[in-house]
Amino acid sequence: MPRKIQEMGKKPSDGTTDDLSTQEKIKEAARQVFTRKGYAATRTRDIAEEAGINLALLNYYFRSKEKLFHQIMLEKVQQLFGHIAPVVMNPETSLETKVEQIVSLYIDMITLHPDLPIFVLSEIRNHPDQFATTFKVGDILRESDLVRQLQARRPDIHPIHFLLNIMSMTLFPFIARPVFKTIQLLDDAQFHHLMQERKQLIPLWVKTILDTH
Amino acid sequence: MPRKIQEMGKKPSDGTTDDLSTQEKIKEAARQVFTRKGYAATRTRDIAEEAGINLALLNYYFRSKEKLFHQIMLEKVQQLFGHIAPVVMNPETSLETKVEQIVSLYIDMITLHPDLPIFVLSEIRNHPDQFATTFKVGDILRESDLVRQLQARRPDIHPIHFLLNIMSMTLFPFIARPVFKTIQLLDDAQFHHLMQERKQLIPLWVKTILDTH
DNA sequence: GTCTATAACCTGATAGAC
DNA sequence: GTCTATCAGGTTATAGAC
Repeated sequence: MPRKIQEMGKKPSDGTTDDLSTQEKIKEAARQVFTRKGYAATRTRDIAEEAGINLALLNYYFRSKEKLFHQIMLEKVQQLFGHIAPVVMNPETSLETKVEQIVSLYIDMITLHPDLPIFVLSEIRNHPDQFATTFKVGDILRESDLVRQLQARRPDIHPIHFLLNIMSMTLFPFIARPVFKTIQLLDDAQFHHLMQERKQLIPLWVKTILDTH
Repeated sequence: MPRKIQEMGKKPSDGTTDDLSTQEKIKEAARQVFTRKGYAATRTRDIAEEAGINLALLNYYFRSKEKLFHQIMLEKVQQLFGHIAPVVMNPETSLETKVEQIVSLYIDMITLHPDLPIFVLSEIRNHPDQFATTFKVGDILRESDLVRQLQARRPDIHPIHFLLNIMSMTLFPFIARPVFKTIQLLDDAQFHHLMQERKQLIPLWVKTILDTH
């Protein structure tokens, strides 16, 4: 009986229970360990153990630690930035609506994956070459509907200021959270409650500073 | 001739030119390499090379990579949080003045050490145990003058929200900077100019949102 | 104090049996 | 596809000469 070769990452998933294909088990373990500890501090043995499989299998499915990381990393970048792209580009919605959607989307997403921002941001710093994007994302963003709306509303202030404010107030709390935990300023429940409040507060504040002269 | 033992980190510095004691050369190299690459990605060889000394000397002066890191880390935490403590505690200044001072101080400091925030925040996440502070910094902050002023001004909103906003809008741009560089959205000159603008803008915005009902 | 040489260990990756 | 065993290279840390 000839061995069936899996073609192009397709997995023989039964689609029923929570036990995944070996390849997907490794990927899921890699997601967890990489995002928790970063590339350099992660050992392939950690991933293998977390996946409940043997170390050799990791190199069987993915050729190297670096290649596995690259797959996870692209996925995470997409997760962090890709999801808001449709919101930013949408010509149908008002500026206020966009802000509300971005903030709400991020807070919900990152509540589920709290390590995501610090992981992506610090790994991009460590491997900036990997993201020498062929198409200039900067240009796309500059021509986005959100930026156009910001410029129309406040021609006197660079739109990046407002982009930064929205991202800052939404993402930074998650980045600073380990500090708050360490100095015993906020426990998990308090933090979660705070972030839910910010879903309403940040859009309100952004609207306010847009109108400040 | 009996060997002179250096007591407690004292160095035989001549205090004249820019060539430092070996111990200080190692520490300075460690500061640079650790903050640039993080603990896990740093090899003691990198530090030795950067310091222009032999690898063995590192272990002669500091017992291990971890002990050296710990010294640098405490120093950096102090640098990032300690400098604004006097501002936060000062009972003589108004809320507005405090905000202006914090923002200005941070932007100037981190412009000189751009890697500082992402380094400290991500390493605290990776070694949270190291900072199980004996005295609860959270309590001290809660009783600070700044927090009292925030509570007095806006009893309806948790003061942490405003602390987060100030820190966010000031620090996050530095954390996100590698991304902006990668997607070619902002070059060095533009970024620097933007941050100088924010020295005035952020206090203005914070004042505005404090008055928003 | 500073160096060379090396010990002791760890990590990513592969060979080969099943 | 999955495992055990192991290699090759790198890393921290130390021993010992000067």
